[in-house]
Amino acid sequence: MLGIEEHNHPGELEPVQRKSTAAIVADQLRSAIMFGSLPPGSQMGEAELATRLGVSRGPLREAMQRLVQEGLLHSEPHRGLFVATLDAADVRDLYTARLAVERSACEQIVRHHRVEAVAELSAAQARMVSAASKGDRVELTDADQEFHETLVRVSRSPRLQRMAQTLLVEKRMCLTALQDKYPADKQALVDEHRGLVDAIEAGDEQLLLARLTEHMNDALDRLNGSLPR
Amino acid sequence: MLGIEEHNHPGELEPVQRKSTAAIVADQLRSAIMFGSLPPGSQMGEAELATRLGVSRGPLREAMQRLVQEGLLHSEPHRGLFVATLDAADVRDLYTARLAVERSACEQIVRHHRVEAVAELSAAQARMVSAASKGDRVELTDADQEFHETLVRVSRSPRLQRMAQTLLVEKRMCLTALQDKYPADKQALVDEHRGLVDAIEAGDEQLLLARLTEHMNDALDRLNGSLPR
DNA sequence: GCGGGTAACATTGTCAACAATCGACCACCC
DNA sequence: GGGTGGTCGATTGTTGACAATGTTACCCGC
Repeated sequence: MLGIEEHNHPGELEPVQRKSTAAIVADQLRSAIMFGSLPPGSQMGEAELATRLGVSRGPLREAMQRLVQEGLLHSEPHRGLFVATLDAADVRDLYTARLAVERSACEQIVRHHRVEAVAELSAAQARMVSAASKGDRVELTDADQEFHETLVRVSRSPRLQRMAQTLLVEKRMCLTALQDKYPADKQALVDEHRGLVDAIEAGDEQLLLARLTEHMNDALDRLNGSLPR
Repeated sequence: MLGIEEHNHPGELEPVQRKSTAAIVADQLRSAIMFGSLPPGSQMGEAELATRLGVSRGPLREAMQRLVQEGLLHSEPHRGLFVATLDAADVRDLYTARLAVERSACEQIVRHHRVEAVAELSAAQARMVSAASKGDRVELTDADQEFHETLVRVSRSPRLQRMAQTLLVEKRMCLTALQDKYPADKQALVDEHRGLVDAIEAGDEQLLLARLTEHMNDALDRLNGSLPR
């Protein structure tokens, strides 16, 4: 769900994936921030959080340092840690950064992983169609997120993947905060993703990059329409 | 030096930048990794490191979690933390990621911050010229790094900046590991950077992106020439 | 009302001890 | 003899309590 787990064939036995508690706690906090359980700007009392998560302060602090590094929390020494707040400038920045990463991922895909990408992305896109037809907004957002996670994953670039994960969490956080006002022309959203898959399948790099840029601009406009300024 | 500090005009008084000890320790470790004091693959005994840095294990562990998140360390639970090792695939990946980030930074610069960028980048480029004429390889590498830090900084994108910082540390780590074998056609290196500044000054986005891509490819070739495979 | 001082509060940093896990080494049994 | 299983030492992971430090809010004199 969070993009780190691999897609394993069942039955294959691989080295069991063991995470440190700090990593688990970090994942939990990321989810909580993503889905708004920890609203932007809110302070994280570490004593309270520690008891609520059932761990002691040590691992919790380690986890929070990770999120600080990711930019999801910001620390004011001797005052506390706060969930990052996104203003309009941040949202713009977020989308230029996303464009930078996903554009590069697209190039890698078209050049080296086309067939695999089409297969996996089509599946994700199908989920979007199904969610849109059901009118389930949350599932549509999930599928959207999964689509972009997949896009970066099949580029087979660990660094792009790492960078994208943070950006997608921020994007989701943003969407969660605005989910009421988010108008969401569902059909347009689905179509845009379909267009991306088609361009990959056609192997047309220029078209793909143009559509991706367009997609990001549209998404940014949709968000900005909901923002105060 | 490490890219987070702002370039403040002297006399401007801003909120003092106070760092938590974890942040300081993280910076120290980053430098140590960058310059090879902690060679790739080496294990970090936390007891020893803690005493050597004069802090207790708590903040040290927090700092190391940050570096894990950055990908500079990788953790094997109950076994220890190890400095990441870069193979040929990693170096390739590193440069595609750098290209993604710096390309985007260049676009922002040409569109919004041209004059400022030319001023700051020219200064950095001048340092490269001076270092090259002196034949000082370390200073040349420093100036090179500063150039690219500046490039991303003047793009005024916090996220691009954050992503670039990690990538530049890895690049520097890579250069340090190979510094003996690195042939380094100094003149070509200097010329390429000059070409970037010129393209920015001319406002020619196409030319700039082409030159940046070329620059990355050249750098990658220089590195790959030194690598076993 | 305003500035300075003070005291309570919260958070951070530190420490020492305990539990869990791993790698190595060695005795043991088939 | 080769493999099995167990013990030992070392290191990591975790915990709770304590000290240090900065911040906030309040009170007082002017």
